Amino acid sequence: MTSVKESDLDNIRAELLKNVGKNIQRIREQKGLSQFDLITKMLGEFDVTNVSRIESGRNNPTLFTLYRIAKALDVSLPQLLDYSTTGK
Amino acid sequence: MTSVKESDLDNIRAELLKNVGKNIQRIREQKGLSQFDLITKMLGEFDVTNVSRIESGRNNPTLFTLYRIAKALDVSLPQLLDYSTTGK
DNA sequence: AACTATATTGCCATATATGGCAACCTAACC
DNA sequence: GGTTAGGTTGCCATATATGGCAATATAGTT
Repeated sequence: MTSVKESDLDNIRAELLKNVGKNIQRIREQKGLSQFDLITKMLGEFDVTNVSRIESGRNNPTLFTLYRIAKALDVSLPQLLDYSTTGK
Repeated sequence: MTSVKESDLDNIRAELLKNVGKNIQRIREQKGLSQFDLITKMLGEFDVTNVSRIESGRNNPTLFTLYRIAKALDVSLPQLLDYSTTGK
C-alpha cells in the first residue's frame, strides 16, 4: 500500500480544513471578535466573505493568509494550527 | 497609523515565506531526504518543482500542502511552521 | 573530460484562493 | 411588524498555487 485513494485524500483534506477552520473560529470567539472585527485587524486587505469560508472549511487558505489571521488574533502561527489539544 | 504600506506588506510576506521555506528545507535535510524523496512520501501527487519554490520562498503554499509536507517529514503542522526557535 | 544526483528556473495549462458585491438568513433587539 | 448585527451563500473577475515538462546549474565522483 503506497498510494491513497483519491476519495480518501479528499476526505483528509476536508477534515483538515474543517479542523483548522473551527480552531480559528473558536479563538476568534474567545477573543470576542466578529468576523468583521477580525478583518479590520488583519494586515492589508481581506474580504470578510473569505473568513466565513475559511472557518467553515470551504477554502484552503494560504500560508500568508493564515499568518495574517494569527497576527490579528494575537496568537502564533503554530498556535493557530494546533487543533490537536482542543479535542478534534 | 491604521494601514500598512503595500511595499511593507510585500516585505512581511516575503520574509514569512522565506522563513518557513528555510525551516522546511532544514527539517528535510536533517532527515537526510532529497526533494524527490519528500514528494514520494507525500500524500497524493506533488510536483518536485514546487518543493524548490516553496523552500526558496517563491510560493505561498496552501494549508493542505503544508499539512502533506509535515506528514511526509514526520513532524506536526505547528512544528513545521515554528521557525522562531531556530534562529530567524 | 564525462557522468550522476540534486536543485533551480522558465514556460504553459489548469485549479482554486481571494476580491468584491449582492442576496439571503437568523437571532436579537425595539 | 421593522431594524440591526452577524454570518452565509452565490456569482463573477483576477491573482496565483500547483501540475507537468524541459532546460540549466551545481556539486560530487570516477
